[in-house]
Amino acid sequence: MAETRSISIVPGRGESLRAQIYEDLREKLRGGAIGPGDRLVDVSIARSLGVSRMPVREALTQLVSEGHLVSTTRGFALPELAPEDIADIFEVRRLLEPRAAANAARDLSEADLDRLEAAVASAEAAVAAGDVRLLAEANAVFRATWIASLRNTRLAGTIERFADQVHVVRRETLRDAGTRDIVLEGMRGIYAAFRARDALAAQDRMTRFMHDAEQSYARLNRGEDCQAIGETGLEAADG
Amino acid sequence: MAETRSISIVPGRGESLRAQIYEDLREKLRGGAIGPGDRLVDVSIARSLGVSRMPVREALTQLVSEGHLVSTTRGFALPELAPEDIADIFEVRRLLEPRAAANAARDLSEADLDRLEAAVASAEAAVAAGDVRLLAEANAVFRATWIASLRNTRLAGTIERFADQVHVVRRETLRDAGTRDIVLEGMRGIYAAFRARDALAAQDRMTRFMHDAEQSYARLNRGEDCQAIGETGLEAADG
DNA sequence: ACTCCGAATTCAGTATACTGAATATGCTTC
DNA sequence: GAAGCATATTCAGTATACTGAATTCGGAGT
Repeated sequence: MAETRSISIVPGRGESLRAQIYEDLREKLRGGAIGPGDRLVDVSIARSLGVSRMPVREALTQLVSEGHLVSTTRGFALPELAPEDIADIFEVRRLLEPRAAANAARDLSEADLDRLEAAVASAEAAVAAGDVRLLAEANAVFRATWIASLRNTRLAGTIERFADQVHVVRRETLRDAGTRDIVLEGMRGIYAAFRARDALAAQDRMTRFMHDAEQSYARLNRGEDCQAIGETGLEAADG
Repeated sequence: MAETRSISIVPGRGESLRAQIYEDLREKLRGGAIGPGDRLVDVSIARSLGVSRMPVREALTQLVSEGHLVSTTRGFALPELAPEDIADIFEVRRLLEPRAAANAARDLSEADLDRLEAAVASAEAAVAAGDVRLLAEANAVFRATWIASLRNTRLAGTIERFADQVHVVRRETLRDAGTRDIVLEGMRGIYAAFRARDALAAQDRMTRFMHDAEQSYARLNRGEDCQAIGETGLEAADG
């Protein structure tokens, strides 16, 4: 687990070690390479990278301050998000992303639009094949592309931060066929608005998508909750 | 300058040194104790606090990652915000704060409302007396109070972060009498909406306030720009 | 087997030391 | 006194070492 062996981490590579390690870990988090049970230990990562603890530690603490990790007494780990946490994150995203999508309809380059088109096609293939991982990846490319096109880098960074915080949830909900349809339909609609350079349509479509995505999560989570309550009930009977 | 001598920084005080130093510096930044010309040097701060460089350095790098400082080759300093940066920050704030204010109208306790009332009174006195510093402080208390009442801590944290990033600008614009009136009028209106528990009014009033505040900045900044351009023009004639 | 307790282990936090790049300073030269 | 150059200084970044608290583990007692 957490096998962090990137040969590309070198001292003199322009960026600081800390920045390289940060990007490396961010990438792993995004890609789901760090599971909920994993423990990230600075000294282990440092050894596997051939550097000292300090730059690793600084990258980890930055990830903590951004909400991507939590510091436990036994290494760094993914934060456990309660339903209220998810709701809070979605509230911020609902406020930011529709307007950001409207901006993107203006800011996206033709090359970006082509990339988005390819991502939509990839997502369609993934849904047809029932390939969850491919859909997740296509969705990630789609998001990364339109967000990267934003001229307001602070807005872009904030959106990325909060979106990445719930990426575990996203991957989880994608196991549900209904959610997959919502995601694909959302990508299609948002792409169409982008291609048409229709800022208002992009905003409206993104608003709807955010709503649907949260509903989808809430529905699945309620189901899990009932299960969890049932199990807890049994366990409680033991104690 | 940057005399960072807080006797309260002690190792065993529950929180980590890093967290204490971070809060200490955050407070100083908010209060304007760190000027645009100052250089924060980890080893100096560490010596004055009687701790090692590491916790200081971690606090500083966290402030950098949050946009409150920039790391230069000669110490850490306040970032120089171009007009586009200010515009970007205001765009995010415009998206978040009106809705947050609406939430606050619901979440604020009676004690909070009393505190807000006192802050408004203090602001009125400050404007009457032309006391810029007092007005800035009353405004800061007002903001801190309603933001702290938010149940969505991520929303609150994000708002605080971006608002603090332009605090230098705020203090600057408060030197203008027109801006002072706008701020006071905004505080009065928003307070009234809060007290009435009128979420919609709070949202609308905050929307207007954000707009007015940005316009106020833009107006003053345009004036400075013209001056700056004029000066640059002369200098350019020399070279 | 089961609990209780203490030693060993783990790992974040902190301290100290080293390095190199960027800047500043002073000297030389004309 | 101005320009060019070498040296000194400063400071972030990184490396290594120490510390203490939390957890795990093994053995004694029942």
